[in-house]
Amino acid sequence: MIKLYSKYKKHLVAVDSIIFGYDILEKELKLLVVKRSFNPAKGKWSLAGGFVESGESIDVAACRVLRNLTGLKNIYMKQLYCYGESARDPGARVISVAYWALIKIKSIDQKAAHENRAHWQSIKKLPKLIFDHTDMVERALEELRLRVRIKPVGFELLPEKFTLVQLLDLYEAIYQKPIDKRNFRKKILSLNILERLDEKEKVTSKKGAFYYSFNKANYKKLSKRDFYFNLDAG
Amino acid sequence: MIKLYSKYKKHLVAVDSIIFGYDILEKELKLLVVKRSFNPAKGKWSLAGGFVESGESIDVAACRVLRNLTGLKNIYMKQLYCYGESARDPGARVISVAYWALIKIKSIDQKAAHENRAHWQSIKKLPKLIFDHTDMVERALEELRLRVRIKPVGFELLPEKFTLVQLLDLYEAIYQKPIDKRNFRKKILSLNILERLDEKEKVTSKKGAFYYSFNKANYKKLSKRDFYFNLDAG
DNA sequence: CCAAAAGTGTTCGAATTACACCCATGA
DNA sequence: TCATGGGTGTAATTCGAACACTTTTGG
Repeated sequence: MIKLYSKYKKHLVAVDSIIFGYDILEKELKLLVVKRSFNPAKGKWSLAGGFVESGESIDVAACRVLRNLTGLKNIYMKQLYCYGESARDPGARVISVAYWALIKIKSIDQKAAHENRAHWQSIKKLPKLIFDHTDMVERALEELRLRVRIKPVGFELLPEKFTLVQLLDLYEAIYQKPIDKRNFRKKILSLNILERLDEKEKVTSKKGAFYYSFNKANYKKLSKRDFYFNLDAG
Repeated sequence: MIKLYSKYKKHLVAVDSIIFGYDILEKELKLLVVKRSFNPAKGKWSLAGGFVESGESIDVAACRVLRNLTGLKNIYMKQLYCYGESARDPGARVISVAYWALIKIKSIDQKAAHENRAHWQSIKKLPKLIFDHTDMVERALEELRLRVRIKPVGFELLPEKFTLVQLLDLYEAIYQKPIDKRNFRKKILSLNILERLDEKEKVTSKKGAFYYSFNKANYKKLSKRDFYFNLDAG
């Protein structure tokens, strides 16, 4: 058994994660990037990454890397793409599987993040990233924009309770363009997946805006029928 | 330089390809599968696959595997997903990057295919495939259905000249459901990416049906403007 | 009382759906 | 002449896009 496939070459396999967060005050989509602590490209900005260990599934590796950096588990995380150009990493031939994740900025473990030299950067002014990491971010952004339109994943970036204005701002930050307020509210409310709470957010306005929460149970029930989430926002 | 990353474990990396073809007479979408000639699972049905060699990019590896099996190059081929469960292959820990390809059945090199024990199977009655290959096919089918709706890739499965009836039949075979003939013709013709030839296909009917060809140049020109291919067929 | 943000409906045009008959021709 | 498959148009409905004023309340 151990001789099977023995004539074939093995490769280093890494995972790299595009970790999105949303700053609710600045109304900006952010990316978690780290300063590399080792060569090659030591001191340069890169995505959160790590190597896949023996006997470790790639999904688990990606979760491990995310957890080490942020202290978080059970996070919305999907595989994005496998990058396998032979010279993509100047240090060695490394095949990298990219993942993208959506997290709530406030929930991360500040200490772990700081120790790993992780920083949030606005996607509007990203620094240059090493290797093909900028390509990865672009692909992840496309995927996010596609995904957020057809699946209720935007909520992963917001607190448990949020106002419709905050949700709208999030979509505008993701698409980088203005969205009609009335049409947006009409659409999202008609889906019957939001629950209005008896509580208002009163910091940003005197009138106050109702908090809502995502009704995951109802979404699951609805999506078993012929219901489809579709937020054509602009 | 050669010592970088030296403490990390390496892995076997394979590529597996979901190769779709379309049988214009049977009006069926087909999958190219091969009988394994080596252990484990020798003699079982599997996807076309192979290992990534040193210094070979994964895209190149996938093309190589496809070329060896079918004699074809410059084929529509996209990465699908990277499968990295640690025990997915009982022979050894192998990480597999799946690709999906669209080819014209008639264009393949019969001799090469035969030597590699490759066979076309209707997607309506696929045999059991090894490992996680059935998952790969299902994912590829979803991707194909999504893709064929928003990009003009269906033509990759048809001969250079085809009738609108054949194109409709193809879409029905992909979606496995009937599509309204008039609406389909109206929609596809309104896109202005088909060119009607002065020639008819007269085998399947006495009246004959006009041949069309995909006008790739015009499609490229149009897609640079605000034009989007969208064939909401069903 | 007023500034500032939240909340609310309607109209118009475009796109999608449903649907049934005539045409051309070779046998 | 007739059986077979190719080709055509219109009406009804739905969906998305555009658009401006009223409400609430803390300072």
